Amino acid sequence: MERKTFFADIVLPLPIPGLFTYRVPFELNEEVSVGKRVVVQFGKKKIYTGLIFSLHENVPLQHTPKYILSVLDEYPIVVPSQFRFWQWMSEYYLCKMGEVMNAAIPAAFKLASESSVVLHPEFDRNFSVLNEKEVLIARALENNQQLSLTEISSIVEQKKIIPLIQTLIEKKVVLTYEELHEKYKPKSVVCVKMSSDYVDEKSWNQAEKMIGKKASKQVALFFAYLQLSRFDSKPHTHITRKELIERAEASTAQLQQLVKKGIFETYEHSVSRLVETDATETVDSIVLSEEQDTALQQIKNGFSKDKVVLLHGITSSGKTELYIKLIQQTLDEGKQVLFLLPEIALTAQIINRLRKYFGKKVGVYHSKYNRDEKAEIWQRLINDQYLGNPSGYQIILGARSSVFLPFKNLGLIIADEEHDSSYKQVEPAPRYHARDAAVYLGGLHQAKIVLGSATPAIESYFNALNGKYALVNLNVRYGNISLPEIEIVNIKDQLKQKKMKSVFSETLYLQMHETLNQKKQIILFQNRRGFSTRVECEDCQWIPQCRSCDVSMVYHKQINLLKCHYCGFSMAIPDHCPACGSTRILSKGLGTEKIEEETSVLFPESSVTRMDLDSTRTKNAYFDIISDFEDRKTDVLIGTQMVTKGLDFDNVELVGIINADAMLNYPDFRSHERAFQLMAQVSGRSGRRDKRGKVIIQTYNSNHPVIQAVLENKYEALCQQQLEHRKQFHYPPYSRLVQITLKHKSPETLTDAANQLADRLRKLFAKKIFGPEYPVVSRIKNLYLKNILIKFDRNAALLKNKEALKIEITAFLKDNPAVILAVDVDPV
DNA sequence: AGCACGCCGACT
DNA sequence: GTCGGCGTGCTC
Repeated sequence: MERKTFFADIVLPLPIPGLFTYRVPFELNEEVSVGKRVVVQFGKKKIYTGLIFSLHENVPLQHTPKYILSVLDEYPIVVPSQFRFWQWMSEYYLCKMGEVMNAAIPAAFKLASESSVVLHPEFDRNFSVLNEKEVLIARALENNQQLSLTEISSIVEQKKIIPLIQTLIEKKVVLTYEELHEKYKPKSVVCVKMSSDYVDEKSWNQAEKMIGKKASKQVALFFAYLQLSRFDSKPHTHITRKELIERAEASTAQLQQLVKKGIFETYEHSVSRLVETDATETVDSIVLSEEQDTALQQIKNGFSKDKVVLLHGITSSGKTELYIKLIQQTLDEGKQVLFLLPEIALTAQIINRLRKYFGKKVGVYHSKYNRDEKAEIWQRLINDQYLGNPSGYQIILGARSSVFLPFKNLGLIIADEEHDSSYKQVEPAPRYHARDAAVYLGGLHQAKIVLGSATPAIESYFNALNGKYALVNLNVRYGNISLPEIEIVNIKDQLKQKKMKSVFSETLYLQMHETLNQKKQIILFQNRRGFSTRVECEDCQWIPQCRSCDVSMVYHKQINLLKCHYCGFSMAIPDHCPACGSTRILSKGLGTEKIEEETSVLFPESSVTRMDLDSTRTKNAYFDIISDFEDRKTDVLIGTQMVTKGLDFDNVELVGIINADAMLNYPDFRSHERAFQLMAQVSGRSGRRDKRGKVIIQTYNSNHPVIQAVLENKYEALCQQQLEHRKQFHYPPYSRLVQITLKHKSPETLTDAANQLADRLRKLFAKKIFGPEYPVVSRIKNLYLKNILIKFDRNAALLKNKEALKIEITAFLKDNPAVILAVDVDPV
């Protein structure tokens, strides 16, 4: 037989450009195929898990390639459509394939490697030829089978140990080897079964005799086993040790006795980490309102024209029912569904709602799931591709990273809350927008795409206006719940009339009182965490700054510290001003903590909870806060934008926006759009079936056009106004932005480098280049930052421009390797 | 990203 | 004189 020599182009999970060519050893010729993981050595020390991107017979001329060490998979774990998606992403978002791979593959699929050292089998224990440090290592290895390089480094108390190890290898004292751990292991539980001798009923008497009458717990275990395995209404195929012991109220030791007597045997059984529930209702039982039905027809109409559908449905208009109908239809065609949501909106509420109709067909994929759970979902979808369809995840409900899953026959993608900026990954690369990536992914699979929102992103709405997307409006609240009544309160007037009760206007205060009296719930929204935004010296206006970032420290009362929201550094409040010695140091501005405190003081009877980044650090905190509020254990929920996202509570009657102005004054072209979205979304939380809700907005600028748009619920008007502004200043959707951020610890080096890059880019793109400029926060973690913004024309040849940009950046980095550079395409 | 190599300053 | 600091360049 002819022995062909193959080469494989491998993607490595590293932020370096390009693929790397390895040689396939003959003995692996049968095993290699595109999409399988391989183990390769890269550089002198490191071993990585790579992915076969392509196989060919072209002999590399530049280097002699290294060999692939082993193939890890029986079946590819990445399928060709995914590679095409990755390639698009790396081109569009100007990042490396390895970075895409890192974002895409669950961490559990990557192997960890660390070099270890063991005693050489031929070592003669002649310590006299060794120096002090060498003796230390050899002695340590006599006690431990193996030591990692880091462990050795700590034993000899020095960092540079490679030469040391090398002489030890030469003296035949030690050997090194690469230890690889497979990180993902199927979860297994210990199960119990009857030994083969006792499976037959006739032998049970014999077993009872063996146990003896005195060992009553052992008898109990025996009968509990029979019950679980045969006589229960739903007999178990596998009986876990845990449930058997629980049923018999016995101990592990007592069970061990039975194993010893040869009656029971234990074995390992691998189980799924994922929760499974059955559907309890059918989709047919959902009756759509007339408006919903019309919208559904319009959506299908849009699909028939091969258009992405933008579903603009106000809060509580019943978008989810439409989604469920569309999902069912897709399943009927034998295709898969991807349902995207922003991470924070992926609550039990929506998960349960889908599971109610689709049961086990729903797979959930987001960051709260741990490494192994993610790997399991991926593995199951892969199994579907190669082993028919035994697992049956047909609907994936997930956050942005679920666009990377190995779909087969994807028929529908829904991106709900499509305006939400957390669809955009900021750090690290790939800085992708999951909504936009989903649109590309949909095209790849010829899947239908629905983008849904009560407040669509301006970019999406623009696409709908110019006919690129099909627009479907759903502007009646489901079950005829009326829209909340919105009232604007001017804080300036209230202050003049001395009507402010701490942070609350009289109007809000009275309304809160009434709402609480009626046993209804309140949501208060303030987009600032912490207690006060800053502390300030009354006499000299000194404000404490972070030592490593260019921002003011924020006072957190609960921990009684000043905290930096950029690097996390915290410090005590000085008792006197370091600038002038004054002791009059006061807090200014207000955050969620302060509002929480004031509410408790003014409404001592009520129970108050705060929900922000600080109060939801622990794993279940977010879930607990939500479920307590749902169960009406809390009366007032105070929070940052977290409270605006995708939650439905049916007892909330009042929503208070404590200070609308902070949102409006961000120096960002999207600040008005975002302020509107936040206010409209949080307002939508108010009012349910029985009563019209109320929203009170406190502001210093009651005539601000955004506030007026919220008041009159005029999304279209706001959009027009924003589009006008964007056109004038050449912002998206009239241009496409690429932002380049440069970082360096020295501001001088940074400025030089930034100017140099900007000059280079101006030669290419002339007037499309803006900056370099310091961003609002010009230093983070002791690195200075500067931004260069590129505004490409909307219709320009984008890929060609990006290619030119990439070449320029690469050249720049060659000359300025110390500068850290990040490229952000379509920054949000 | 990691890591080796190379060149400088501060110690045994 | 060596150790360890960091700038520089390469990895199939």
